[in-house]
Amino acid sequence: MLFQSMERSDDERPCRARRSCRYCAVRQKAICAGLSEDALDDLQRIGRKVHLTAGQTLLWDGAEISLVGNVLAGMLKISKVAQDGREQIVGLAYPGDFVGRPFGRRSAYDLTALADSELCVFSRTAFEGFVASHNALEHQLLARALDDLDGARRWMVLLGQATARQRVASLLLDIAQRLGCERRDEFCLPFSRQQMGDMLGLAMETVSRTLGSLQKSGAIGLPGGRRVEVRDASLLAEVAEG
Amino acid sequence: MLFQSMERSDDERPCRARRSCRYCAVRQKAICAGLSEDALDDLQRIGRKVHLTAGQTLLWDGAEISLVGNVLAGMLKISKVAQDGREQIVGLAYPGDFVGRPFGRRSAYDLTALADSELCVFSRTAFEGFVASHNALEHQLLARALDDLDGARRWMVLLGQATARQRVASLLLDIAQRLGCERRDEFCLPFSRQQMGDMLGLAMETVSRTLGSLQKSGAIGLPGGRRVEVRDASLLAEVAEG
DNA sequence: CGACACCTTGACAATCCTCAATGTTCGTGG
DNA sequence: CCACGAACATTGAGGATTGTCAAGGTGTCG
Repeated sequence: MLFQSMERSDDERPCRARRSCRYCAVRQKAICAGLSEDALDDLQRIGRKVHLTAGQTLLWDGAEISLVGNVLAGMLKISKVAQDGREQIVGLAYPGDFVGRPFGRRSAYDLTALADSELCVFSRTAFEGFVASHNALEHQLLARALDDLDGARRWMVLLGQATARQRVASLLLDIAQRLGCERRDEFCLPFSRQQMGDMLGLAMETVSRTLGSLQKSGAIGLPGGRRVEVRDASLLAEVAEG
Repeated sequence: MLFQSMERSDDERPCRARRSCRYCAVRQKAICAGLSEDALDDLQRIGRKVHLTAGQTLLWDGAEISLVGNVLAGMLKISKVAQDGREQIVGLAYPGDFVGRPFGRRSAYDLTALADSELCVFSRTAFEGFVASHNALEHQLLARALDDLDGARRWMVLLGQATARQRVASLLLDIAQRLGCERRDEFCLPFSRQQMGDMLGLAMETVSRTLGSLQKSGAIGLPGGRRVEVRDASLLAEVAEG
C-alpha cells in the first residue's frame, strides 16, 4: 500500500485552497516542514499534484527541466543511460524527498516511477521565484543536496570496492531501513532484478544468484514474487560490511 | 607549479586587512565571487590561510568538522576507506572548489592533499553564522552542492558500468580538461597509479596495464614519471564513451 | 488457459584481481 | 657527482569473480 491519498474532507476549511498542504502525508518530512502557515499557502498556490503509474517518466536526461517537486507517495528512480544502452540508477526518491534540479536549465538524469507514485510539483521557474523570497527554503534545499551528496558518495564506495555479495546485502539493508519500518522483517522490493542490477552495477543474473546464495546462508528468505524476508539482520550486515 | 602565492604587496591598501580577498587567485571562481566588497571584508576577518603538503589530511571521516573553506591552489582528494582498508576516492577538489560540510557536525570523508595545497579556511560555526546573514552565499553553496551531486552521479555511472579502459580514458579526459587548459596536450598527473585505482575502482596493476594499452593504441603518450600526453583526444574520447 | 514478463539456473568466456618479480624514478647522503 | 635506498611503476602468470548466452521455470493477468 505505497499509494495513499493526500486528500481530506475539502470543506473543513472553506477559506483555504482545497487539498491543503497542512494535511499532507509528508508535511513533516519534506522541504516544506519549516515553512510558516502563510508561506505554505503561497507555495500551495503554485503547486499541483501529479500521479505517475509505474514506469512513467517525469524528467528526461538532457531535456529542459520544467518541473521540480516533492514525492508524496510511491518510489522513483533517478538514472542515467550509458552509450551502450545499459542503465545506471544513481538514486532513489522516497516520499518526502525533493526531486528535480532547481537553478539548472537541463536535467542530468531520467526520473521515472518505479511504483505508482504521487508527487506535488511546481513549475521550476515559479518555484525558483518562491525560493528567492523564502530563505528558509533555500536552506532546506541545501541541507538535502548535501545529504544526497553524502548518499551518492557512500554508494560510490559500494560500486568501486564491494563484491556482488556485499552490494546486494547493502541494498537490502538500505531498503529494509526505509521501507521496513512498519513490517519488522519482511517487505516487497519495488523493483525487478534487472533494476537491482542497474543500481548495483551487476548483471541481473548475478543479482539473482546472489540473492539465492544469501537465502541459502540463512540471512534472508525469498517467499516469492519480489518479497524479501530479513531472517538474520546481523548476518546480513556482516556480509554487507565485508 | 601548482602552488602559487595569494599575496600581493600588502601595503597597497593599508586601510584593509592584509592579504585582501580581492587579490585572491580564485576570486572569480570561488563561492565568494558574488559577494559585495563589504561582505568580502567581513568574511575575510573570520578566515585564515592553511598550507598543506602532499599527503596531509585536513578532515577525517567520522570526526568533528571544525573547518570549511576554499581551495586556493593544489589539489585534494575526498575519500572514504572501506572495512578491508581499501580506499575509494569519491571526489577531487581543485582551486576554486569549496570543501568541508557546513551544517553538519561530522565529516563523512577524509580530505587529504594530493599535491601541496593552499586553502582559505573558516571555523565551521563562524562560517555558518556568516552564511545566515548572507543569502547570496547560501545560494552559491546550493549551486555547488548540486553541481557536486551531478558530478558524483556521473562518476557512479562510470563505476557501475564502464570497463577499465573506459574508466581510465574518462579520468584522463577529466583531468586534462581541468589541468590541461594551459598546456594544450600534456600534463602531470597529481596522483599515483594506486590513487588512480582508488578513484576508478580498479587495481593499481590494471591501471598501469590500461595506460600502457592506451599508449600502444596511440591515444596517449607516457613520457615518464607521472606525465601524460594526450596524442589523440578524439580517440581517447571514443574509448571513454565505449 | 495461454501469453507475457520476470526470474532462476547452467555452461562458458572474459575481465579484472592477486601475487610475485623486475624495472624505474627520485631524493638523500656520502 | 655518483651511489644507494625507498617508493612507485611495469610486467607476467594464474585464478576468482562476474558477465554473457541460452534454456527452462514461475507467476500474473487477461
